[in-house]
Amino acid sequence: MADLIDFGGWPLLSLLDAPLKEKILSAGRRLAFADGALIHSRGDASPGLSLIIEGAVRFGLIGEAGDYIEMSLLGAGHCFGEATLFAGLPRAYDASAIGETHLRELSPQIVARLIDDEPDFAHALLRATTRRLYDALEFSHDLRRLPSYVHAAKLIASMLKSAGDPNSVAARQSDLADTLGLSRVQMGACLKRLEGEGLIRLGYGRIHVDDAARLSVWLAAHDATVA
Amino acid sequence: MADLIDFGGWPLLSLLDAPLKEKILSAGRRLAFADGALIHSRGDASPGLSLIIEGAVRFGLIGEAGDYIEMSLLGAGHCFGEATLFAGLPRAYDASAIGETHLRELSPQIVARLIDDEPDFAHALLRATTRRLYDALEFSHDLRRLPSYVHAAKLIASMLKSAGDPNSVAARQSDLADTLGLSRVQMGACLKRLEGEGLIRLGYGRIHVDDAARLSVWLAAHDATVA
DNA sequence: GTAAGAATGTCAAGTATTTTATATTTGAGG
DNA sequence: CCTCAAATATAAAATACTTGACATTCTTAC
Repeated sequence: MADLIDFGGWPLLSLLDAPLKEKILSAGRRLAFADGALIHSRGDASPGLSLIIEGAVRFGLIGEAGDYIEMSLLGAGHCFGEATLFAGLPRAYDASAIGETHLRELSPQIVARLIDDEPDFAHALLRATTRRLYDALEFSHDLRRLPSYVHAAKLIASMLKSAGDPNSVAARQSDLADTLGLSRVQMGACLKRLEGEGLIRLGYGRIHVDDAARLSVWLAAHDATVA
Repeated sequence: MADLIDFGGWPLLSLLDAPLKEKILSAGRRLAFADGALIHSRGDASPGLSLIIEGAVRFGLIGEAGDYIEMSLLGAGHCFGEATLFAGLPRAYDASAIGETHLRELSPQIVARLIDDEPDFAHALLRATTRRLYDALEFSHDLRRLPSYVHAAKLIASMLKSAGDPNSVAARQSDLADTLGLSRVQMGACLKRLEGEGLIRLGYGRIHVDDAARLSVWLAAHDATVA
């Protein structure tokens, strides 16, 4: 599953220069979670800005019927919890650790002081948040606009960009289905279709992309380039 | 249509105190657009932060087949164009004026200086952007999770909160359909169903909600509270 | 008041997607 | 190398949604 991590966006920590990054990290409270551990639940009210030092965090919600919808996956360098701070809203999603995960948590007071004292921090936060907003809007636009098999192709292309292996993506069909809000059956049908077009090859827990450039061209022809 | 404006979120200008607001507005270039005039198109690259002084702006995209998808409507006090500044991305949507619309446009240099000099401005921008991100994520979550008639009810409830009239919402069924990405026929069916449940009454270019509290209770029972 | 345009109501056919169920394939561990 | 659990493949019925067409109702302007 490591390949799903980080897809899209810019990690906050990568936007900070070394001294500032050091200052910010040292101001945070250390937290550690084991693989799969719950970090917070939807509705929790405790505010704070969390920075992912190591590992990754999965955000999603479990519906009444036990169905899971995944909203995003963030890897090392990313932050989360801005809404609890700046918008005063409760946690919107369940968050759980993927792999051994280490966080630094900044209190609202500390964040407020950092913003006042360090314009670069405010600027980096704005860049990260804005980029995420843009991605979220594009995602929901795609959700309505694109046929599901094109959307699936776009997801694969996007995961490929942040994958370790440049020629395949490690994900189960059910993971992809959760990410796009489709049923596993429908995702299977989409992937079969893409395989039929020669864009991908299906494996067990893995999608192979032999010719990433060809996939990009195909996506562009279907009005769905990957940012 | 005025009722659709502003629904959700916090206008940036409402988060600033008077002197700061004055300083920011005076730094901007004045722009005026007639009703329906195009402000920018998807793909435009010119960066700038726009503040809506008067009127409103509609964001959306026209598909190849001439179908319109509406992404959002922002009224006076809101800002847009953050992505062109902070994320360096091109305009994602077509924007056009609703009614006689006046803007102030801030250049990237001016915004950068304001962020450095005025922590309150950075803070307000973060609040507004974060809130918008939260709303966008919730919207796309709802899009996948909720049956369309519940989503329609949620939209109506949300519009009701920012409507002039506390007991009705001025919008055509086709506007609601565009907002939720449904066909007019399907939206009609959803509304009929809600009318059957006694939650709303249908009018000509208007939806009546006699008992807003009852609508809220019904929404909560369907796992869809309005923030 | 009436005509014209705008918005809604309704129907039918076609497509997309979900749900449920069962069968098959794959990889990992003993 | 064999078994078991996980993942994928496939099929059928049911539901949701779209498209296109046409009828009806409502509002506004004259």
